[in-house]
Amino acid sequence: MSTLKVYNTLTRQKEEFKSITPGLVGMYVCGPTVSGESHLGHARPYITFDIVYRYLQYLGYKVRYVRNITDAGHFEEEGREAEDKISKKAVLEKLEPMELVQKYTNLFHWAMKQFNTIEPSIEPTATGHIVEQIVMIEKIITDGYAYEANGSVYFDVEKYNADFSKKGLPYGMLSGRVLDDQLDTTRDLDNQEEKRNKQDFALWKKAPPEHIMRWASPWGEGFPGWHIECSAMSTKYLGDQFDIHGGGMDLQFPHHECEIAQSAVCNDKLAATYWIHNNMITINGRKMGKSYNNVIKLSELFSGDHPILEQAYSPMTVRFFILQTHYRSTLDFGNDALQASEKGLKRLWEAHEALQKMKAAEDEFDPEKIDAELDNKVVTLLAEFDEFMNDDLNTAKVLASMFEIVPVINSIKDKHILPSLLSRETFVVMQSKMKLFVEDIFGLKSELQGDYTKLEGVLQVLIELRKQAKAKKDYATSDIIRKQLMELGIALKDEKDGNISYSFV
RNA sequence: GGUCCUGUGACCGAGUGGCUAGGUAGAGCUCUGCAAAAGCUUCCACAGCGGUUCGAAUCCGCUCGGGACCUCCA
Repeated sequence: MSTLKVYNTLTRQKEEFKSITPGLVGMYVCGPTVSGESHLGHARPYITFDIVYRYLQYLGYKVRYVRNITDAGHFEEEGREAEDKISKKAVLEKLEPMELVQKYTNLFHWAMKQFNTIEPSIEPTATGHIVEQIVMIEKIITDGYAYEANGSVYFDVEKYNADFSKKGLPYGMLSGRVLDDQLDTTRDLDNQEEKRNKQDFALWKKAPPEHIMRWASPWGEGFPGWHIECSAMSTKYLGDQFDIHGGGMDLQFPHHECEIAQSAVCNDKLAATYWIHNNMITINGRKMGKSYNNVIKLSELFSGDHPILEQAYSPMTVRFFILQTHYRSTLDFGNDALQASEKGLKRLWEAHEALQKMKAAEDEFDPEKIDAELDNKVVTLLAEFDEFMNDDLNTAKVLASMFEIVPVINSIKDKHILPSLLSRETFVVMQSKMKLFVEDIFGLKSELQGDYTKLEGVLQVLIELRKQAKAKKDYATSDIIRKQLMELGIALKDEKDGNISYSFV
């Protein structure tokens, strides 16, 4: 069996995945900043790494998956009003900062549940780890790689780079940036005069009087810088060195680069072995993001309540949409594309459900009747599930293979072909493997909510009435039943054997 | 300006130098009381120009276009 290969941003190539401790994997993924509602772009990393999490478990690893909640309010360096993002919005909305944080955390959790993502093993908050962050900053100062200025603390990038380049941990190793190239590219930023060099970044920020979120520290009242929380929490829960660090590509620099530097000073190690980054979701070819003013919030997506949305799109449609593209490619949002996904998902899901309902009774199979070509084809397609996932988690290719199996399933269901064209073993493997990949690894699920037993009973009554009408060639009655149910979103289908099935549209 | 990515058919997209990606949409056929679904068949591609090669969507160069990061950002 082939082994998992993942693209490591650090080395710019696909590498065989080997965990530091056999059988165990530590994975840290940068979580949301809960100062606002999550949008479609945010869905991508969490769904991507949900797949990574599920797949690693399928491979037999015990995974500790840590995903933080950034609720401490990162300092906004850009712009005139140097105010904390969270405190700023809190004033606008007349809410307590923590009330706001709670609201958006709840919304985030709600959205993640809609997407059927598995909760991380640990979901630490930045505000819950102020002490750890302060300890880390103190260590960096003691070692001489940070300095205090006017109640704030900055990381000395130049000094770090000079010393740690020798250890193979230069600043810029992840993003491929060379420090010297950047000297004249940084714009004027707030409190620039406090820094020794423009590229230095804040570890601790002095809180201005209007800033509500503040904590006591050795340097006065303030709040942590933007990058230190991830270093502090990943170290605390995953150790000095862990296996996978994930996040969006836009976090590569400066966020992850700074994490590497901070952890290198404190732990004398490269924080993570594999750095995995998902690409962006775009809209009209442009990255979806606050700064571009082109976001579609998840709640809007699910309700269809947004000017550019032609309809609502269900969480599973969105999940499927994301899985149809390789995680390192950009994915362009559009109504056409989402509608295509919606239909594709329906086709896949219905075939999958039909397959699971089939019984592999012994007497349906006969070694004499096997169509070797078809059997081989199915066996190959099923083997490709693992092969493609092992090749840097190529969910798009796995889906393509699944869609090649769909006609086989439907043909058996509609009795175009006999199940006995496949060997019993192939049939059974097909059933279990489709279930495993569709549900357990890709995390797709039925979107029907609640208890449908009573409705199903009612439907059976109507179906029976329609059958009787059809038998009497009373097509007026049979058509009315079908038409009115259709208006309710229930499609009746006359099967070949005279039975009538239904599906929810 | 610096660093990097990218340009595939109506739309979204996969593609390791030679083999049908796949989904959706379109066309035809089969099944069917009609329909839906399904099955079968089918149309529409690799931005442009040059080069390497027996052979390039895939490698190299140039041109044009799009984008990301360099600043909070998934």
